Amino acid sequence: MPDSGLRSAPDAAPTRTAEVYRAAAELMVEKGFGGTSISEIAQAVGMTKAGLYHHISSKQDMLYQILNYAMDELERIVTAPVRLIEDPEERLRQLIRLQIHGSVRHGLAFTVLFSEINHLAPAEQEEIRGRLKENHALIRETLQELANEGRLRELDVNIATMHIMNAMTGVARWKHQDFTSDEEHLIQETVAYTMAALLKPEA
Amino acid sequence: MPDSGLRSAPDAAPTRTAEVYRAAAELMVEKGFGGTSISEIAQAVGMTKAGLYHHISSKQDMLYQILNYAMDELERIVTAPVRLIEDPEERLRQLIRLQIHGSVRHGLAFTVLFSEINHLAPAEQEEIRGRLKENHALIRETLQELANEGRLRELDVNIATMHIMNAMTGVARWKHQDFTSDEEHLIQETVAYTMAALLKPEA
DNA sequence: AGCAAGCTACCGATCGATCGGTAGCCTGTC
DNA sequence: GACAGGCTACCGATCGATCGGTAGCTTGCT
Repeated sequence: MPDSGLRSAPDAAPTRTAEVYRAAAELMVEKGFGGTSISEIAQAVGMTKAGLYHHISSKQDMLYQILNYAMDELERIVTAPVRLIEDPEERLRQLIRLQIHGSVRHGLAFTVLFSEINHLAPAEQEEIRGRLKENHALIRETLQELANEGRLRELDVNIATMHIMNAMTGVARWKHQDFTSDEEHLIQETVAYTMAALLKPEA
Repeated sequence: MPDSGLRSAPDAAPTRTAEVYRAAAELMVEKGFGGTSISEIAQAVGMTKAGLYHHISSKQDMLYQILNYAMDELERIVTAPVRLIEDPEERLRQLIRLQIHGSVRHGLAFTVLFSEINHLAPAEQEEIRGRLKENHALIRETLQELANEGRLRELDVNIATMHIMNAMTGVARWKHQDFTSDEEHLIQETVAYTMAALLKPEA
């Protein structure tokens, strides 16, 4: 198995292997892990099944790689930059903005993530779940900060965190729908909707 | 193929066929349509594969039946009662309340609905999509009413509708997670979160 | 020469689906 | 009240197709 092309140098030309993962992710998003066959994936990248196995070691491991790649990208594009923002409200706004933008523009593999985790081996499941919890923690801590400053409505921080995550992955899923015309409009509406749900109305 | 036991008399004892559909729905929620085999479903109800085919005509048709049943239940438990409420705000509160309650207590087959529609034949897809649109319309019209009365924040009604739907199906999915301790608390928080996102802060 | 990236050809297992057959229950007829 | 006929609800066995995966050969680039 060659270089995965996913965890490697940031701006390298897209490897064939990366194309494979990307095609696989796209198919799995709309047909599920169990509903997507290796042959289909091979066909999608113009290859035979055996040829595909030059790039992957197993179907399950491929899902694991995709999920890890998705988490890497999420950290690189969303989590890391957003951590540098001091104001918690602005941090949250940018988090939503960047994550939706990333889901629509880059591979939306983030979406498949949640629903297909259980097809992994238990150990790998736990690893991915751990990385997800880190992601939730960033949101939860930001909400806690807002609460400490008295800017947050009275609400259950854990449930609010789930609602925020759920809204973002939901938006990513709508991509295939008809009405998702203008990305910037969609982002602005989602940010406004979420902030209104969270913050105290300005006094 | 015998009586489905799903569309039949309201308070009849649960048919064997109904058990089959229910078990199938449960399995498909956590493993996807493609990831759930007929043998698994048969085993779940203590039957052989051949025996199962006495109750269903095909795997695809079974999904179609389940989806239609889910829509029936949604209309019976949520949509119909809620239409009778005059005040749009209260109507929306009850809609969220009833749908979450129904998802947690009754079969949560509603959830599988959205993500697995594309495994149906095109004609059946369109039928289910049509029924879903009716459901969206109820929410959208309610939002429009609130807007006309000047009680709604300035927002895109279509996007807000999707956010509301997404939040409810999201909550239904969390059932398997750890933290979903108290149903009533979860409902109240979700209602409050959603209403804060939608309504103008009281003057 | 060496190695990455393919290919053809094939494996055992499992898939969804169908076959003929049967145990048990109801119902009507004489 | 016995028994033929029909019906529901399953069974074991098996179908062709497809599944994930492998062995070994070829090809082209460096």
